[in-house]
Amino acid sequence: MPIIRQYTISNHSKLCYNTFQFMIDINILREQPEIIKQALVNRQKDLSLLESVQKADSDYLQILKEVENLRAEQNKLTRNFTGKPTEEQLSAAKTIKENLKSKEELLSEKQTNLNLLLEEIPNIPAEDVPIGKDDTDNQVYKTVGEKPKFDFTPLDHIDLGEKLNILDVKKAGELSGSRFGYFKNQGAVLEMSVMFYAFTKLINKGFHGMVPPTMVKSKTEWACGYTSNKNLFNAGYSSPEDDLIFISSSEHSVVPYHSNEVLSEKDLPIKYVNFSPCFRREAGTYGKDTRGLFRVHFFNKVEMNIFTLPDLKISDAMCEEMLSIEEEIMQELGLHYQVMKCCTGDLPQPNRRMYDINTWFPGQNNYRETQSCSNCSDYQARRLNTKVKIGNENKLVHILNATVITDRAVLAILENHQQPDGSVKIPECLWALTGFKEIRPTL
RNA sequence: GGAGGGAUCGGAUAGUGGUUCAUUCCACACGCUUGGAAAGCGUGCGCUGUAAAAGGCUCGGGGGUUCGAAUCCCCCUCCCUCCGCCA
Repeated sequence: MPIIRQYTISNHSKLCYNTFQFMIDINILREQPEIIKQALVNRQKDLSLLESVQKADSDYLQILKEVENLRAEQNKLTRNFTGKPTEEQLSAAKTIKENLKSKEELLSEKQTNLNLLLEEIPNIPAEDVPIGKDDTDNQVYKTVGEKPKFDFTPLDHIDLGEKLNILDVKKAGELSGSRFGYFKNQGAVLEMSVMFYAFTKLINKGFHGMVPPTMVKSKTEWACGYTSNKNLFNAGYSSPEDDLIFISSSEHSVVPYHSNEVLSEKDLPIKYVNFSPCFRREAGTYGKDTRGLFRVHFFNKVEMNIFTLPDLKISDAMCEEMLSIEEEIMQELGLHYQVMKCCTGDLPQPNRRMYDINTWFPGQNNYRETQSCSNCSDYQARRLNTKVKIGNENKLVHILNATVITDRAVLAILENHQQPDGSVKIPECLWALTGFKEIRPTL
């Protein structure tokens, strides 16, 4: 019988906060709280959070001061003992010890309280990020290509996939439940080809290849900054008795790869391209995209993660560079898309900025998200403790993540490149990998 | 799953209860020197804190014993070597 380990808040505060690393720079909170205030307002968050954090911080600092003074007294006393202390010295030392014990308990309480509030504070959005309440306020940054014209009614990927015998959602529903699917026959070959095409493209651009673990410890997941302590095992799929959480993106096991490291300035930027399955509970999306393989609990993804010097100009420029790689791929696949500049209300907790690529899906008669591209600046690096030595100083690096390709792009290829005779043309860049140039209905 | 051995500030190391509030070397930064560099010399070089100090924390993580812990005790994690199982 497995022993279910208890991961209480205090347990995590000990695991995760021992180096006193937060998500935002605590000095911003102490010296320029108006910056945090504006970030919370722009992100549609409750302002009472700021007041609670400030109160918790001043409580904490007060006790910290008392504890440090007692420790200083204790150190002063015991460092003077060269041999056996006298009775008087002993009793003085014992008094300090007792005082210290009760104060330290209080301090640990205050620290946990502060940390639980601090981890709720999101990254500060870049100045040019549009202010808005949710994804409906995202702005079109650019539009590339044109909607393909059909002189017939285009099918969506499910109908196409069934006719071509390359997708099966029904059987997946029976065996695994809703939000699962099979790629099969030429569909399976196409899926793997798309992944490998994207993966090798980035390898050729100098990225380091990674096939990372698909499960991480709860502590690792916490450090990525998407989920607070109390939610760790419920936000995604997990196996609490093993203290493991399934990754929702390779970012969750690749970005922590350099945790607790001090990198060399000359090694930056470090660029990774990862291939991994992604697992998502999709809790709270009941009723959305229930048809087909668009929103599933499991899919494959090629992702890029980049570590740069801690300079917003450098990391923001890298963000644009990642976006251009994503666009290059979509153009080679012959897909029409819009790049969206995501607004403050749509920005995930660790993000300073984010672009989404929304690709045209003729079967849905709509643009749908296929990629995103984010700069998390030093937000994740602070918890992960990933630094770079600049001169004789250790500074937190900047960390970025961006989708290269996912299974959704395969669906986009099917819907966009369908022909009047029911076949699908394969983009030329994939031919060498697929071994076929089109998919025809089997008789 | 079982048996042993390990983990010390970027790397390598010294350190078995109080001259260790962690040693030395390498790398790195700054300064001196130089026509310029190398070498040499000096200073700094884990985290926090401060205007600068002071102070506090730190020897894989957590807890305990003690006036005092890198050092002793307990629990955990990871790595290495073997045995077992296994795609």
